[in-house]
Amino acid sequence: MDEVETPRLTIHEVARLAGVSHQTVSRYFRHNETLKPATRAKIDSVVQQFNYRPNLVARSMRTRRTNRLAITLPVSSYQWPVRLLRAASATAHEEGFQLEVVSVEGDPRARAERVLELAASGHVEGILSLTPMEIDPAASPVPVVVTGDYDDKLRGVNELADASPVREIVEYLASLGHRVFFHIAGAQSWASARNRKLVYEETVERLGLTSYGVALGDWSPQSGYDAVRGLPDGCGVTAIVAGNDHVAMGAVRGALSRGWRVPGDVSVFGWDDEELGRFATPSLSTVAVDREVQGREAMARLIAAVRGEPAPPPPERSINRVIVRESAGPPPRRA
Amino acid sequence: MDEVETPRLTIHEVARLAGVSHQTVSRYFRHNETLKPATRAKIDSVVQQFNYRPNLVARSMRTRRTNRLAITLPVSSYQWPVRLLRAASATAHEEGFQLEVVSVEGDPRARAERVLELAASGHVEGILSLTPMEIDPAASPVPVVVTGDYDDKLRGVNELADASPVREIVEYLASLGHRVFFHIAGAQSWASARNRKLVYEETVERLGLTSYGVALGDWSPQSGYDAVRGLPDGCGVTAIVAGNDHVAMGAVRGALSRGWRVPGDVSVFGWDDEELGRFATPSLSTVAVDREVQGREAMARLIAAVRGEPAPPPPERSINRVIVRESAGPPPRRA
DNA sequence: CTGAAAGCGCTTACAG
DNA sequence: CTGAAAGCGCTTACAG
Repeated sequence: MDEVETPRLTIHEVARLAGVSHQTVSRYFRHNETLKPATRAKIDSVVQQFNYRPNLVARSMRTRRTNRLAITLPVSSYQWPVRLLRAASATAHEEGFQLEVVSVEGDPRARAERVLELAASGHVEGILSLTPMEIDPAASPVPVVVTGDYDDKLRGVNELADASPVREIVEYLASLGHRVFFHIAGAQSWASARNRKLVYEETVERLGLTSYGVALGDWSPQSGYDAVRGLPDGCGVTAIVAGNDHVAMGAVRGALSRGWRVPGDVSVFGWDDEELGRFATPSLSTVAVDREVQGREAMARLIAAVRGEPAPPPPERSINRVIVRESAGPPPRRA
Repeated sequence: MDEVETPRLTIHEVARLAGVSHQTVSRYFRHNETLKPATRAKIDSVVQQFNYRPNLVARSMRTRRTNRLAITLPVSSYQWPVRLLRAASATAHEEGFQLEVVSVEGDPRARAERVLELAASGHVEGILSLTPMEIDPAASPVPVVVTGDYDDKLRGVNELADASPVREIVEYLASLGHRVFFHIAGAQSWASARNRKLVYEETVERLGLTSYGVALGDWSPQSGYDAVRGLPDGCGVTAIVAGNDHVAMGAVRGALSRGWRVPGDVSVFGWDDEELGRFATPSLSTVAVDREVQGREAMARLIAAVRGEPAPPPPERSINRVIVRESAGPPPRRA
């Protein structure tokens, strides 16, 4: 490879080459409009020729500002929340921040340590953590907002709100005549998975329905497939609530592989409104989560905290919407 | 919120509190083993109490090293290459680097400008760009490796290698008896999409087959669905080569919606071996790309460049593997 | 409109 | 084994 790297000029060298002082070059890069056109032109020429760009690390060393935020994710996450990231990223940019995505690994303790290190590093002015983790915000020199999985402030008020579509799903299926249910849960390290399981169990109980049980999966299609393949013949299950669309897809496949029609013999619900699920056959019934709103809202909260402003009000309406598609229908005449 | 942020101590203050010099604290954090246990204990206590962690920006200001690499992606990318990111991230960590993911937006010029700014920022020691973009590596003060979409060094030698499975797919379908083909391409701003289209056209021509044409899509299921819905009745197409699994999923759905059986009437191939495609019905025939190898290899190249070492040899065997599943079969007796 | 001085929080030789 | 001095590349008052 032609690894010809440009020698990195300093602001002093640029100033010397342009015949001005280094402060003037500094002003040039901070878009200070008070430069004389002639001065600007001289600097322009040197900058073009040497491809000079200011060292942002040095700048932030001095200004104590970086204009950078970080969003942390578990690298092991089954799937990265692309839509949320995109919305968060857009919001950050609109507010004048660069956003970097940092994956954090290990157990909750190690993850918290890594986040604290990042917080103290001076690289970023705030952190939005999508990682399930216990962190003492007071231990961090910059604001840390934890979202996605659980939120320390919404806890109690809204903790189960995220899972409330499960209630809606079970009620809907019951209204179609389903009586025996089955839940294939996501990884239990996620509060969202635990909450869905909890609400599932509560609702089944409250409505006097039967639950054939809960399979503890890992968010993967394989876990859905295996769970359904593992059901005994004649178990009577006609309604399956899967942790997400991946699990649901596997569950549908598992059912079909046993000769069960979907939704003729068994109905399946997923979660996330994955695009592929919409085009699958049968198309997946699911829960659409407005990741756009979720990402924007979380990032807006972080930015408010960074600026020392009060937190913006949370979105007034639920970001979840149950969508019924082909994979759900009435149970067979006699189970 | 209890936005109680720890006041950020400096190394001097920690030193004073611990009753040592700041250099000693510096050594403590650089794991210098020559500290007396008693000294270490004193520092330990202060660090614990105040949650002090060194300012990495100041450190790298001085050392001119950050131990950080960046990977840049187009935020508009239809889907983030999660598996590749994960492999690249793992490789970086193993080699002692932190990895940050930065999304870059805008047209190719703006993207190149953004990457150059990042390269000059002092924040990172090297950049792996997954963004299609024209950049002069010589204009960057740190190594920039462009991969995924095209690679400046492999161009000519391997540029079309990535698309060679298309040849294999067309040949396979032809061997089953297919004669009339259709290609639904991905977004043409991607070299991979252009290459697949090119190889498709070449192979169809070379084998004396018929192409009903190429639909230019955007990598989305909807584009696959629309393309198939747009085919006239009696067009005779029995074999569809889709740009990726998303497109293929939409194409299958479009075909089924017209009453065409898959694969009875029409066979469909995708690309990427998406997990959901494996569990779809019919399961998708596809191309498995070893993103693990791709991500590790690209990151290893970047790290070698950062260290001024020679580039590691590329993987000796193809990272692509054609997988035949239910969505592909012989054409109907008479088209 | 532009220049000389101080300092952001560290690490690196160099002494002791 | 530990301390005083210099400096990484910028920006921020403060003069002129």
